[in-house]
Amino acid sequence: MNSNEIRKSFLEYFESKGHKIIPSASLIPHDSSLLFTAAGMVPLKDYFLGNKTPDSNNMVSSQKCIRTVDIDIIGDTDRHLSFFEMLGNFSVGKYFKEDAIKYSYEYITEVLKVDKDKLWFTVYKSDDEAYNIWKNLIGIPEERIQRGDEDNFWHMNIPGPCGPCSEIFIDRGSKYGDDGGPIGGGEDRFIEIWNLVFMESIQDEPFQIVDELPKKNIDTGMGLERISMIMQNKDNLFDTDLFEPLYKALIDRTDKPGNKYEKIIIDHIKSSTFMISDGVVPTNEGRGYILRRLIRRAIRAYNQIKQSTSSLDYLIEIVIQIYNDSYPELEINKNKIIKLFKKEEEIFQKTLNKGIQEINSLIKNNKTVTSKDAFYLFETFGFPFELTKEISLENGVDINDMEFYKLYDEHKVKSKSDKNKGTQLINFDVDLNEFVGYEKVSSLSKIYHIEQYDSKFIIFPKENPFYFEAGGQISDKGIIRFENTTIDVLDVYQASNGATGLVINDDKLSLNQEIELIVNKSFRSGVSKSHTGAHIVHTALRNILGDHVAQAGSNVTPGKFRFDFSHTEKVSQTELDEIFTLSNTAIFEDFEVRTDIMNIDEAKKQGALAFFGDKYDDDVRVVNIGDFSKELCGGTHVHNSHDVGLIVLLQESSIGSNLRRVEMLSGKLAYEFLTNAYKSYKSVSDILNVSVDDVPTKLQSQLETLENFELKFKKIRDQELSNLVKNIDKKAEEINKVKVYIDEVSIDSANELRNLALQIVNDSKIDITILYSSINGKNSIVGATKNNIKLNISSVITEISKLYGGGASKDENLSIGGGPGNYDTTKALKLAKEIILKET
RNA sequence: GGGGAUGUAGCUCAGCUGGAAGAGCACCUGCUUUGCAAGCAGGGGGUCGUGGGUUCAAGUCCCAUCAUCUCCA
Repeated sequence: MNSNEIRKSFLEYFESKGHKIIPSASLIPHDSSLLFTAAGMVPLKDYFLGNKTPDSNNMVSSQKCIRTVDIDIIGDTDRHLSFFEMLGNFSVGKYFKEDAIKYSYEYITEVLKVDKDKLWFTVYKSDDEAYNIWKNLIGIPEERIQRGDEDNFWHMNIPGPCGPCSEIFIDRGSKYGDDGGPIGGGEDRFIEIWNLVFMESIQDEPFQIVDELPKKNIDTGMGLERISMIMQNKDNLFDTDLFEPLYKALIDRTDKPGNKYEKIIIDHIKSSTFMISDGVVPTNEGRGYILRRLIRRAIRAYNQIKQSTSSLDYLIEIVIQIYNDSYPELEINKNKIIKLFKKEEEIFQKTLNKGIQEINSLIKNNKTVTSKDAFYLFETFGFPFELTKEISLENGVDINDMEFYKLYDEHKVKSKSDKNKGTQLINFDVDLNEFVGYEKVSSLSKIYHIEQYDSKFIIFPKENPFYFEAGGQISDKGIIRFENTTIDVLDVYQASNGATGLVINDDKLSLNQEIELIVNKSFRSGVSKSHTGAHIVHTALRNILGDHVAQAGSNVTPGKFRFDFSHTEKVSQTELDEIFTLSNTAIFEDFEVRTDIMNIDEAKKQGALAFFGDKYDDDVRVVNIGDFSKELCGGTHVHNSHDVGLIVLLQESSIGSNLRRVEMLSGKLAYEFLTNAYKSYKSVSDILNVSVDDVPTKLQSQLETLENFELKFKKIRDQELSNLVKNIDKKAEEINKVKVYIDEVSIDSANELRNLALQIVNDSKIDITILYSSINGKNSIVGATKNNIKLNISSVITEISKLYGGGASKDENLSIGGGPGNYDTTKALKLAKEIILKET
């Protein structure tokens, strides 16, 4: 059976058992605590936790997954992959252990037709129920059912649902290892193919069961790659039809096959292809950084087995072919994938070149490379440690791995951010209140909860109109009014369950008191203008630059907002012009801004943009700006695009590789900015005495005129100086048979003074000259000699400069010096003459 | 969010303890020569990322800022 057939048969088998087939979700989960979708149940987590209700309680899927924890050992084993597909059947509170076990056994033995005698099973040590189902209901001989410990108990590392699990293994025979079953036998011999999780309990910490779940769930997972390996009778995952075409194409082009490297390459290229297709862009942080590491690790591995630095993009095409049936989005995104991948190859090549240069200079200068150097190369230039080690060894230097990893760990500790310092996450036990800020900016409400916090208080009103900072939009400002008193709201706080409280510095408020909550209207309207503006700019960016533009963050304040997004290069001036013309055109179109509440799947179907990484509920708020923009958003907005007023771009900049930032103004601030800019411009036109439109040409011609004058002036000055030089011979005096000219002159700059001295010794018969000039009230002294004069002029000038408390340059034929102090010039020059008399 | 590094001619880069801005390649002109990165001679090309500061003097030291690379969270 090929893998496509297996996938299809799995989905169809469970569909026939009343399961709804759900499509594979994106690799980018909605759950912000996870980097990637790493199991079939990740997209269904909220159903299992009881937060959401699924359309159908029984579901089946083939879910694409990325697992990055053991990225470094991929290639060393036959079992680890960074990308895989998880076949799984799920039940939210419908069927439990018995059916789950029956289905799995029936599917394996009757659909896949695996030999019954090769199957082994494990259950959790105390799970007699599962044990008995296998033994009595299915009829598995006792010797092939084993009881396991922690490996047979599924949980997350946080409080929540948990439960025992039962695993199904296949015995591949004695050539793969020792007998004895999955627990105790050879790891490569007994291959785990399916894990059935029976979610039945609640834990408060790992393995500490505190309660039973109200509804019991089934969550199972069978790796498509593994079952394909079994069904296709292959030794390892990389020989299955999911890898084989890649392997073949790669081998055709390599110089020295090395097995490990080929596994790394085909695995990483595959995961990179899927990641980019789902919207990840190689960057320096988060998901993008994982992607970057995968791509770079693949390139490194490729370099190990191929001399040239040709591109690996041909493998991407093969990945797309292999998965075209199940994942048609790959073909649609093909150009984007190849473009981003090749760009990353290019950047990495530069990184490698730079690193090789650095390491060569280290070897040349220090004759050695220390672990500290290796870490420096890694941390500063991104140069791979193994490569440093390799090159050093070629030069007879070994590097201490332990020391390197010690430095690495120190660096990790140092980099631990303290971003939670500002907003301490103390949680209060408080009931949820209602946010009414979308409809109104003030409300009359009772206080139902008060908390003391530091020296301040947090009050929780039943109806709260204050927006809490989220989605880049900052918290509202405003006041609370009661009994003729008003107090300021200092900050807005949100408890973990979403209850919103207001921070105040006043102890006069009490429980159940009725207060008037008033949001600062102009603050709120300023923020709303910016937020709607941000949506408009987001759409404009995507329209002009392309669909790869994805929001990476934003900051929305009254009149001022910024928007971070993924993009591979600097946005050109022309593109910026187009983006902001489009944005402002959208404003002037008078688009109605409408918010709809709808199911998240429906929103996605309508093509609403979502900011991945944010948490979304089942029902989401979709903000529409006419037909121009449709985006998931919890923020506050204006009612019509024209309310934004105007959007002005302040600047576009980089905030890391493949990440750009635009900063903008909206509404009143945009108006003020342009007005001020125009004022300045108008004043320039007044000064130039031309109309505003003529300023550039006039200014250009003025500058040209100025340049001409400067040239002319310089010519005249040069003429003057050379005239001076021509007549200077007469003024020179002869000391010990050399012609010397010492004088105080009036010169504007040190540069000119130096040139004059040079002209004197080059163009006249004078052998030695020393010139003093006060430049902007500061003492400058220059000395110059003809090349054949033995006198070291530098020592003379140094001596003289010392009188002024300064020093001079070291060149023997030309020295410039000076000093800050006061000294009689005549005396100083006289001394210079005396030194020359002595030295020549 | 935190750390490290880089920015000098069209390109790749050197420039030490502050003291006359350099090399190779590319370009232009002339000669020589027509066998593979041709040679020789000459020449043009620089806001030393930007803005401040320290200094008699800053590519060099200090501060800020922009851009780019990179490691970690």
